[in-house]
Amino acid sequence: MMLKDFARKLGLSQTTVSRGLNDYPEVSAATRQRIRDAATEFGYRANASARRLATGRAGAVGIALDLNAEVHMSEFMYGIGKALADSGIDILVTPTATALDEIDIYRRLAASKRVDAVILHSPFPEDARAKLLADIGLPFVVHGRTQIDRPVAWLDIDNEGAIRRATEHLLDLGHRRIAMVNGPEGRTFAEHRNKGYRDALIARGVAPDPRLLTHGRFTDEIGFRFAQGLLERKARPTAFLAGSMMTALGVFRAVRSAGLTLGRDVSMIAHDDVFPFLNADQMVPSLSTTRSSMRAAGNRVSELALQLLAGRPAEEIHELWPVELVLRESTGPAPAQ
Amino acid sequence: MMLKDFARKLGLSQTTVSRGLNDYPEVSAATRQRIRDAATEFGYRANASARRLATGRAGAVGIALDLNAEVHMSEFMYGIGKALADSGIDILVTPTATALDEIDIYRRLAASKRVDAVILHSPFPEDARAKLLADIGLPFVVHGRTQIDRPVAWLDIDNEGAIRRATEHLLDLGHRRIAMVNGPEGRTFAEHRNKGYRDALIARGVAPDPRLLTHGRFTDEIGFRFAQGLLERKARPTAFLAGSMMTALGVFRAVRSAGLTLGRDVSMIAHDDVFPFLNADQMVPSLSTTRSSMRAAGNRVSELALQLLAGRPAEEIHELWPVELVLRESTGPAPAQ
DNA sequence: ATGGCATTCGCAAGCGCTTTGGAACTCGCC
DNA sequence: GGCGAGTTCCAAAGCGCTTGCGAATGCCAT
Repeated sequence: MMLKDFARKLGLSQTTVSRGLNDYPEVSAATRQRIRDAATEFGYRANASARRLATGRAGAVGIALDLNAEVHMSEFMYGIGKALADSGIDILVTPTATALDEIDIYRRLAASKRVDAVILHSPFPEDARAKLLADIGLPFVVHGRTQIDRPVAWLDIDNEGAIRRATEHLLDLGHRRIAMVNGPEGRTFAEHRNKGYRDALIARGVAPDPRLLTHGRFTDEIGFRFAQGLLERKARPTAFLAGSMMTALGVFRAVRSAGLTLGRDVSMIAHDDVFPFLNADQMVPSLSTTRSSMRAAGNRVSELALQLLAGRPAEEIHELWPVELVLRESTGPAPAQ
Repeated sequence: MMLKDFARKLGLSQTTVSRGLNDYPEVSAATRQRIRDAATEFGYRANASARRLATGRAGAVGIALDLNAEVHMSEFMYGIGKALADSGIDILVTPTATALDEIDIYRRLAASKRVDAVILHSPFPEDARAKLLADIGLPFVVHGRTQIDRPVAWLDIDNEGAIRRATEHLLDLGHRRIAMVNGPEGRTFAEHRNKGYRDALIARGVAPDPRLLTHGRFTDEIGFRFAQGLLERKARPTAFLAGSMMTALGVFRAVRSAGLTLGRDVSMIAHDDVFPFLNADQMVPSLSTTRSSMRAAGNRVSELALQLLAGRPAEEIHELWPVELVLRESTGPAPAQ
């Protein structure tokens, strides 16, 4: 059913019906309600393409599903969905393997006016994608932080502070050889974590040992390999920082297969994005974590995107979320040498 | 830039340019190429909304991101993306918490002509969502199987056969008390797995014990709880079937915390959807699995959706994929009583 | 009754593209 | 030289909605 038929059925003009549906003030409350009810009854909904063409708004935001971050993405996307769905905004997902692909994707999305805004995640400190988006004038919100020469709307968690605190805590427990399995090299959040880690060590007079630090995707395997290699050494680390639950799983496995006990011989603090399918609290021993909900972040990012579209200036849109440090059984005093 | 400007710049009419871009035969190859090149050079792309309105095609397929299956969804979606992106079809994702929500979502998508087709996953044997889609005439491809009174396009993996073979293998190894952590109750794939499990047991004269079977979401915790409960019993199971890598992790953990060794005291075969972040082959002991790539399935499903949209009848579109049984170290002969 | 002011409504012109019908123009060829 | 095939163009009609502007209506004060 189209607007014409629907309006006729109501005995109103297309104009009034359209206005009623779109909350124009010049439609009386009674008429608006009548239109609303009829729309529900007959299941009328404006044709999205026609509406988009007429308004010039795409009514959608885009997001690239990055292969390198995909474990996290379903949680993030789930978060995004809520706020946007309520506003009738669609989510356009495009899978991508590299940040380079993304540039092309955004170009296309912009040229064909498919989206009003995009959400950028896992940025680099100087992000070519962000630069492009600013250049072509496609509004965007970054989940993470990046530095370009124009104002950027972003929401990030305090990765640096989180890891600093986690490192400090391990130092307080007497650990001195603290290894870290960080995320993919070059991404801002990984750099921030490096900084938090280094700063905490240096502040206590512990020289950062490059052999105790690695970067990589958030997979079980990377955590395992790295930890296994280190645990074989005579001067093995007594504590690990894991960038994700996945790498934590790998480290955990390596600790066990070295015949060591987590929480006693080796401590670990992992970053927990709060997945429903893997619960740090339920592990044995339960895992100490720096915790921040990916879903909550997604949800908020989409709200910020909405604000950006509503005209709020990007320079006003900055949120830095604190990260909880949750101590559980996987952390304990450093074993006596 | 709009078609008008772009055509003028080329010294061609809008008609010819539009036809060139859309592969109409009456445009010479030379002109077509010239148009193509210029489009790339100037970054011209037809306004998606205008095009959709004019053609009546939405150029998008929808998919509901089900909270209950989300771990798997990012892999699946990544698979979907490839084929669709190449065809310039958008992917519209809507998060949802329940199958009921989905009904509403599809209604909306259909009424506003936002998508040409949808992809339905994790169906029930009699799926109200499928029925609705058939009723309102929105084409859809099911990942999984469902029975409604009209032809349905689907792609599924042979869950029943996979679990039957896995169960048979465990029986061959002498196991008699074989427990299974199945997926959410009621979903077709879970029912199929139940059937494969039961049939294999019964064929060997082993009476299925309902206490050895449970259903639930694919989380570590569910696997752990269930296995832990069973392993405390005197007549504990000697083997487990896990419906996913997540539940397998939980079972694994329970086995360990009961002081038992996987592959010796207790065997396990898990279903592996092939996540990049969790590798059955790399675990210690390595995990025997029934394996089928979620990503590959997603990729194929999107191809089938394209075929469906191209007019191929739904009754022709059925694919049942075999599932590999990969034996590794987590399976061994049943321990002597 | 009249005029004035809100409040409600409708007309019609777009939005940028696709697609049809018909005409024009260029070839090569009998 | 004229004919058919192959290209290109023009003009225009949608696609189904939004929205600027003007018209109608209702109500009250005069």
